[in-house]
Amino acid sequence: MNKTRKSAQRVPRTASFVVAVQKEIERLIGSGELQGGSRINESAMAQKLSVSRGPIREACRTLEQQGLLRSELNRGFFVREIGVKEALDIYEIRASLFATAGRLAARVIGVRQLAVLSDLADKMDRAIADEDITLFYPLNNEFHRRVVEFSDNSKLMEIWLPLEAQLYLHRRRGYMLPGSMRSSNDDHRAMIEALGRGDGPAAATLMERHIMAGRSRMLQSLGAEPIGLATGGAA
Amino acid sequence: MNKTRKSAQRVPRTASFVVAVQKEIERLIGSGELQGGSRINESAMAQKLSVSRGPIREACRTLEQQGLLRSELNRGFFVREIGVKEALDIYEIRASLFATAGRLAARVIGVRQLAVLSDLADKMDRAIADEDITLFYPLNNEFHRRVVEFSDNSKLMEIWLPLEAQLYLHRRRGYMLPGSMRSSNDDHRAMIEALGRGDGPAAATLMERHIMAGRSRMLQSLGAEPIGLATGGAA
DNA sequence: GATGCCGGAATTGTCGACAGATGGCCGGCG
DNA sequence: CGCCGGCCATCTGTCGACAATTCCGGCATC
Repeated sequence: MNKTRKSAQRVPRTASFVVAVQKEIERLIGSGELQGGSRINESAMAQKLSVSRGPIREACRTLEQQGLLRSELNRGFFVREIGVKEALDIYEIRASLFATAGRLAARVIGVRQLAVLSDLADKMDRAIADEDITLFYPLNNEFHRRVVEFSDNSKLMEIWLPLEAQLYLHRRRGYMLPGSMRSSNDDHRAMIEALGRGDGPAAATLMERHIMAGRSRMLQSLGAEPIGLATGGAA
Repeated sequence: MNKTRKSAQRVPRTASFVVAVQKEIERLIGSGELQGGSRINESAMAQKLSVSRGPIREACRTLEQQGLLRSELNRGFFVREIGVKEALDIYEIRASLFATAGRLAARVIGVRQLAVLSDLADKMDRAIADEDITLFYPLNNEFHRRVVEFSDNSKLMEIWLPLEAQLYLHRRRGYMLPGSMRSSNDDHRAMIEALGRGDGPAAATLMERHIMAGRSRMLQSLGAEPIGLATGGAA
C-alpha cells in the first residue's frame, strides 16, 4: 500500500496535484472564501497549497472550462459571476437535460436504484419536518444527481455537474422560498412513481416541470427582492 | 500597432499561446493527423509549435474538459475514442438540447436570422445537387450551430460545441447514408418555417426528430457494418 | 481641485531543468 | 525455447526563474 495518498506532498506517485488543487478551489468557491468576481492569485494560491504555479494554472484551466472561472489575458483567472440571465439560461438547459435523464432512466432503472431515490425522499421529508434547509439542499441535489446517474448516460452527468456548480455560484442570494421544499419533494415522489412504472414520457414531463418550477421560484424571489438584475440584462 | 501578432514567438502581448496550441491540436485531431487513442507527446508538440510544455499542458487540460482528450496519470494525454454507446448518449443529449434551442429560438428569432438559415438551406440544396458531401457536412453543422446561436442561450452553445466535436471524433467511420442529405435538408426547411411562425413547440419537435433521425442513421449504418457494439468500443 | 504622466511593486505568461514513473530491451534462468 | 527481472531511454509532473504586463501610488501640470 502507498502511504503517499493523503500526505502527497512532493511525489506525484498516485495522484496529480492538479486534481487536488481543482478540488480545493472548488471548495473555496463553495464555502464562499472565494467570492464571485475575485481574482485568483496564482502565487498566493501556490504558496498556500504548497505547490508551484504550474498545477494551479492547469487546475484553473479545467475550472474555466467548467464555467467556474474565467480568464483575462495578462490578468489571470477570476471567479465567475453568474448573472440572472445566465442562471435562467442554465435552468432551461437543466430542465431539458433532466427530462431526458428521466426518460432514459425510466427504461433502465432497477429496484435497488429506486430504493436509493426513495430513501433520499424520506430523508428530505425529515429535513422538511425540521425545517432544515441546509440539510434539505444537498439531499435535493443528490436526488437530481442520482436520477442523472441512473439514466446511464455518462455524458449527461458530465454536463449536469458543471451546470449545478455554476448555478450554485448564483444561488448565493438564497432565494429558496419556505413552502418550496414540501412541493419539491412531492415532485420527487411523483418522479419515483413514474420511474418505477417505467413510464418514460411521464417521468420526463415531471422532471422538466420540476426544474422549471425551481426556475419560477428563482424569478419570484428576484421580483420580491429586486437586487441589481443586470447581467447583461438591463433592469 | 503591434507586429507581434502573427509572429508571436516569445512575448504574450496580445494573445496567449494556450489558445493557439488548443486550436492547433483541435486541427490536428480534425484533420486526422492525430488519430483516436494516440498519445500527445508534450515535448514533441512543444518543439513542433515552438513553445514550452507549459502552454501545451494547459491547452490539453482545456481539451480534456471538452472531451477531446483524456489523461492518464504519469502517462499523459490521449486523443479520446468515442465508442458507439457514447455516441448514442451524445445523440440523446443533442436531441434534447437542439429541441430546447428551437423552442427558445422561435421566441426571439428575427427576419435577418431566418434569412441566414434559409441561405444555408439553399447552399445545402446546391451541395445535394452536386452530391458533394464534403460541402454539405460543414453547412449542416453550421445550420445547427446557428439555430443554437439564435436561441440566445450562451450556455447552450458552450455545451453544444464540445458535443459536436466529440461526435466528429466518432464519425470517422463515415456512416452518412446517400439519401440522408435530402431528407435532412427537408427537415431544415420545416424548422425554418416553424421558427418563422414563432411556433416553439413545433420547432422543438422538429429539432428533436431531426437529431434522432441522425441517430437512427448512425445505428443503421452500424448494422450494415457490424463493428463491435461494445461500450468500450472494441474494434 | 482635477487630470494625466511616470516609476516601482506585484502578477501573469512562459521557459528550461530536474525527479520520478513508464515502457521496452536484453540477458539470465528455468 | 519461453518467462522473469533488472537496466536504460523516454516521458510526465513539478518546480523555480525571467521577461512582459498590469496595477497603484505619487507627482507635476493645467
